[in-house]
This record gives sequence, structure tokens and C-alpha cells, in this order.
Amino acid sequence: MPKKSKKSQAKQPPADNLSHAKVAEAAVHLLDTRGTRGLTMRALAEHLGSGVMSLYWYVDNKDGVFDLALDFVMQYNPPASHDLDTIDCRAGVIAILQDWREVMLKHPWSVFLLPQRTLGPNILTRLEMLAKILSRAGVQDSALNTAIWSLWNYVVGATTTRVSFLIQMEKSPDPPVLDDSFTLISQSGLLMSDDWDGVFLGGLDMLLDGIIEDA
Amino acid sequence: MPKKSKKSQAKQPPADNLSHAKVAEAAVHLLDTRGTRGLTMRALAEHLGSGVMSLYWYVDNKDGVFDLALDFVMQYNPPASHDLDTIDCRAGVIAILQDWREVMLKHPWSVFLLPQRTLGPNILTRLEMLAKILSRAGVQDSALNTAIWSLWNYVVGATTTRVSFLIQMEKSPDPPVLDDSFTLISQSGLLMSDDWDGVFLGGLDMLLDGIIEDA
DNA sequence: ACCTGAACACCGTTCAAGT
DNA sequence: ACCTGAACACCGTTCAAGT
Repeated sequence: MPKKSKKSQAKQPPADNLSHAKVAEAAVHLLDTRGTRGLTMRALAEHLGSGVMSLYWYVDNKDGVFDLALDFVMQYNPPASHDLDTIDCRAGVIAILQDWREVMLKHPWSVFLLPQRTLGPNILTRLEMLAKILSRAGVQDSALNTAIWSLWNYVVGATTTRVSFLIQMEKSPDPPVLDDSFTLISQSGLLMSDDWDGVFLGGLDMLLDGIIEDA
Repeated sequence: MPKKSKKSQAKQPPADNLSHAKVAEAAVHLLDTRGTRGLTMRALAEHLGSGVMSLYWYVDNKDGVFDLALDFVMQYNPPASHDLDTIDCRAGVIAILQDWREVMLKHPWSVFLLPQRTLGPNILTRLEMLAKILSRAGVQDSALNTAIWSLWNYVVGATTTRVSFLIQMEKSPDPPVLDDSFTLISQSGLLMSDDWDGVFLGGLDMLLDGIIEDA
């Protein structure tokens, strides 16, 4: 029989109560497994075993769900501050950006969402960390913002490109056939590039040269 | 009376016949004026004075509309090839990237779409152009792909950030209030940055140093 | 070859209510 | 304070037809 087997003892509070954290986690799960289009309020509610409209207690609208998911995934544990003094600036920056990039590659939807949503606390923490390392390394206050934005742009750009190639390859394994007019880039195999990690680190080195040299 | 005033002379082919170009143009118009969410198949059909399903003759599905719109906006007229010989490599690259960036800033939706769709012919033309200039300036074949992707990543990243700040400012004019824990970035006014063009050109210079120096 | 309306299986969200 | 179902005004797309 479908009824509860337990003897009724008044309203047992449902163990599956909602919370911001639960909504966030469920949203991430759906995004990871079914992509951006797979995240619907109805699917989310079903996954949580709740009514659809219950979600709206924790969130203003669907964009709120995206914000929760994004911040959930961007969780960041800054290194203890006494480590900060001993660490090399260059290595520190690279570590932050690599960790950031890895998070986004693990949750490909996040890189498309990141620039479309407001900056959550976890992202701000990462930026603050960058500021701390750079200024300790002697980057002037006047150059700090430019430096941080350059690094931000770099990670976002590089990871976006990377993810979009992953998606493209998933859809059709071989690169598109190129017209005769594209002799150079078809010769060089631009669209068949595969050393993405190398390109990432190489470009980052160039950028850091420019940033730190001025300090 | 609502009837045609002209005397019926058999089927006058409707002047508003559809075509790929017309669909593309209408889609761009809707995207520009109503944003990504404002582009629906129904709105598009209404704007064109056709039935909704007529669109599907020119396009497989809605993604096809996005592809048309993106390529339409990315139209590119490469400089005549005799100009190519006289032009400075650095100036040439900057000109291409600046034009590209301006196009995207004029159609903010395009920068979010770009990494999500397949590369249309107009974008490929821009990449081929970059390849031509760089290799003429002596960038080795082995370094060419890395150089092009670095530049690509840079424009995409920088423009994405720029556009997302424009949108944010449109929604609420003042930057978000920062917690006490974000002392450095609130001191430096990171989120109130306003010299975007300067940051763009500055970072590009650093990048080009790295690319051309090795040549 | 090109265009169409009706119908289907979805969406996000408002509302008025329940506990 | 927290949760809910019914209903509304939309979506993209399939299908079976029309010219």
C-alpha cells in the first residue's frame, strides 16, 4: 500500500526541506548533466521533490537560480595568510588562475554564465586575492585595476574558447571543412589546435611579464 | 475597405518575400532592440509579415537564426592586398581587433553568442587576415596558432567584460556595495573602472610585445 | 519551391490559498 | 515562515496541407 508505514505521529517535518544550499546544489547537478537548456524550474523542483512554486521562496526568479549555481561552483579557499608572505608573486597568480580555470572547465556552463550575472562573493574573494598578491609584489595602486582586469579578461577569454571547442567537438568530432580562401589558417591547422593548456600558460607568461616588469 | 485597391491581376508575388538576408537582418534588429530574450520565432515572423513556420524554410531551428544574425553582423571588408605590404604589422593587428571589438560593442548580444555558435565565414575571414599579417611580419608557422588564439582570447575576454559592465550599469547605475573583507578591491575602485578603451589598448600592447618580439 | 495554421508538449511566473 | 496547485501567457517545433 502506498500509505506511510509509520504510524501517524503528527506532521513529521519532511527531511527534504528546501534551503538555498540545496537549491544551489540541485541546480548545479542539472546544469552539469543536462546543460543550460536542461535547467528548468519544473525539473529543478522535481529533482528536489518539491512543488515548483516552493522554489520561489528562495529565489526571485530563474536568474536567481543561475546566481546560486554560479556562486556555489566558484567556492574558493584562499591560502592561509602566512603562506602569502613566502609565496612567489608569479606562482601565486598562476595558481589562482589555474584553479579558476579548472573549476570552469569542470562546469562548462559556468564560463558562459559568469559574464552575464552579477559577481558573487566567491568571485570577489578571488579578485581580492589577486589584488593582495599583486600589490605585495609591488604593483602600483594606479596599475592595479588594469592588471587585475587584464588577468580576468585573459582567463575568461581563454576558458571560453576552450569550452566552446569542447562542445563543438562533442557535437561533431572533426573540424569544419575550410574554403579555398582560407589558405593560411587551414595550412596551420588553427581549428585543430590541441595544446590548449600550453597556449593558456604561454599567453599567461607573456601577460605576467608585462604586468610585473612595470612594478 | 480592407481589400486591395488594385484590380486583381492574378497573383502579384508579395514584395515581402523571405530570404536568408531578410531573416538575418530582422533577427539582428530584434536582438539589438529587445535583447536575446526578445528574439522569438513568433516575433521574428511578425516583424517580417510572414507566418511563423515560413521561417523554417530558411533555417533548421532557432539556433540557425542566431547563426545568421551573428554572421550578418560580423561582415568584414579586408583591406586591399596592396595595402597589406605597406602596413605595419602592429598597426594592422590593432586595426583588425579594434574593428572587431567595435562591432561587438554595437551589438552586445554578439559577444555572448560568438563562443556558443560555429564560426561563420566572416569570422574566419578575420582570422585569415590576422594570420596573413602576422606571418608577413615574420611570426614562425609554429607560433602562429598560439599567437592567433591569444589575440582571439584577448578580444573576446575584454569585450565580454566590457559588455557585461554596460549591461550591469544599465540595470543599476551604481556599483555593488562591497563587504569589509574586500578591502583592496574596494579601495582601488576595481568595480568602478571606467577607462575601458585604455585597458584594452594597454593589454593589447603587452600581448603584441610578447608575440612580435619572438618573431 | 515556398509558405501556412492548427496542434503538441513544453516554458516562467502570478495569484490566491493552505499550514 | 514556508509551501502549494491551478491557471495564464507565452515558447519552439511537428505535421499535414496548401500554392
